[in-house]
Parts: sequence; C-alpha cells; structure tokens
Amino acid sequence: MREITEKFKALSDPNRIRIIKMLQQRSMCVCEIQAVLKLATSTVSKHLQILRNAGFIYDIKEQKWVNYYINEKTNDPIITSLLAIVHEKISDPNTVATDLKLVETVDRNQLCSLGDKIELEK
Amino acid sequence: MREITEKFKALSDPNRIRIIKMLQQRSMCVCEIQAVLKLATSTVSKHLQILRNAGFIYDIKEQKWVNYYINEKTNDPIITSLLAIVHEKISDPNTVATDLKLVETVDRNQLCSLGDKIELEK
DNA sequence: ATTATATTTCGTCAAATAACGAAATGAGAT
DNA sequence: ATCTCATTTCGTTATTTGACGAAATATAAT
Repeated sequence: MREITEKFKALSDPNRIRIIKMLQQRSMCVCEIQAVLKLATSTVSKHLQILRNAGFIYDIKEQKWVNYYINEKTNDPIITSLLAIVHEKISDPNTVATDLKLVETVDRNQLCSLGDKIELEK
Repeated sequence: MREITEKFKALSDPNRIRIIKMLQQRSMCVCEIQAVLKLATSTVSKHLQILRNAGFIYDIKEQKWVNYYINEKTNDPIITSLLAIVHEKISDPNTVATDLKLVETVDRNQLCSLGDKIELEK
C-alpha cells in the first residue's frame, strides 16, 4: 500500500509536477532543471530522487552530466496512467507554460562550467 | 497549481485510498467508515474533509447521519481520471480487500446509537 | 596524479501532516 | 424547549516534508 501512495505523494508537490512536465518535453540534466526551477541544486536532486524511487523517471550518466528521462516503457500501469494524466490534463500558465518555454533555451554548456564563464568575462 | 497537487496529496495517504475504495463499493456514514478503519472519529472526519475539498467525494446529511458519496458526476477531468485509477488499478490484500468485506457487514444501526445497545444488554 | 566540476548526501530548520481526546455544533427525538 | 447523539472543530503531539548550505562523491579535463 505504501508503494501505491508513494506514487501519488511524488506528484503532490508543484516542483515535481513541473519537473515531469519538462521531462515530457525533453530529457534534461540536473543543472538545466535547476536553472528553470530556480531552487538549490541539492533540493532539485532530492525531488529527482523521489520521482525516481516512485518509478516516474530514470537517469543515465553521460559524460559530465546525469540525464533524466521519463520512464515511458514502465510496465507499472499506475505509473503509465499517472504520466498520461500529467501530460494530457495538467497545464498552468504561471508555472508550467513558462517553464516549457525556458526549457527550449536553457543549455547545460552555458549554465554549468562556471570556469568557462569566468574565462569569457575576462 | 496548488489546486492540482491538492488532488494528488489527497490520494497520498493509505487511509484515504481505503476510504475511496470503500465508497466506490457503496455510500457510507462516518461511523461506518470509522468502524472499518479503526481510527478516531475525529481523524476520519479530517480525512473526509481533505477528500471533499479536493473534489473526490461529497456528503449529504440524511436523518441522523452524514452520508458520503463518490463524486462520480464531477466535470473535473483529473478527478474523473484519478477515481478511475483508484477503482481499476489499486487493490491490496492486507487493507483494501479485507476492508471491502467488512463494508458488507458494518451497519450504522449497530455501530452507533450506543443507547440502543445498552437497552439490548439489560 | 591533480584539479575542476556536476551531482548526491548530510545536517539543520521551519512548516505541514496525521493522529488523538476533549469540547463545540447541529440536526433528530422526546 | 430540551435531550440525544453523529459529526466537526480545536488544541496538542510526534512525524514527515521541503528548503538550504556545506561536505562528500564521482567523473572529466589538465
């Protein structure tokens, strides 16, 4: 029973809904997600862990980054149904809509590697 | 956004899932629900309030009792979808299954009206 | 090997949650 | 009008949650 309510609990936080909506648009690394949500990196990491443990997303380490993906091929029917609800039935002009526009512009190579930025500013 | 996450939060507690499953079997009054969950009456009342505010159930006062019903005719598509998930995809042998058997036997007239019971015991 | 850096884990804090018993409410029954 | 009793509200307590910064981890670049 705890395994079931864990899924609903994972979706009961606005920032985690925003993360799922973003990942339904495209896969993203932690620093990109952080740039959109404007939360501490550790906070974002925690939200991702909760969504991962509940079965909504998975991650793959690639080069410097950890990329997160929607778990579309899950064989858990509850996860499938809930992902469909989030995808089809949820939208919010103040958060989700503006997030999705930002997702198109954020770029890990400009966000991270602060050293490079300092180089450029010199 | 808070209105949306409120619905998921309402389903993120095992006792509230159990309440919805019971009400999907038949409408019940507070004391009957309390007899199945074996929680304090005030706790049950609070859970019902959370489910009602989120839009999953509604109540009608009838005679002495307050009867709770699943809000099947809602025009909120998220509520409709979530109620379908709970109805079709959730079952649990340790809680839900035994609850539903109990639902068939509990009777407000035996549970409440303690005065009547005392009459019978004399 | 050492340095740089993207991410996770840890410790802490304030706020929210779930539980209970006691008191308040409010709608029948007397 | 008063009494009964099913339910709700209130006040309290222990636990969980979401947030942050600092420290730890792990991987890439030098």
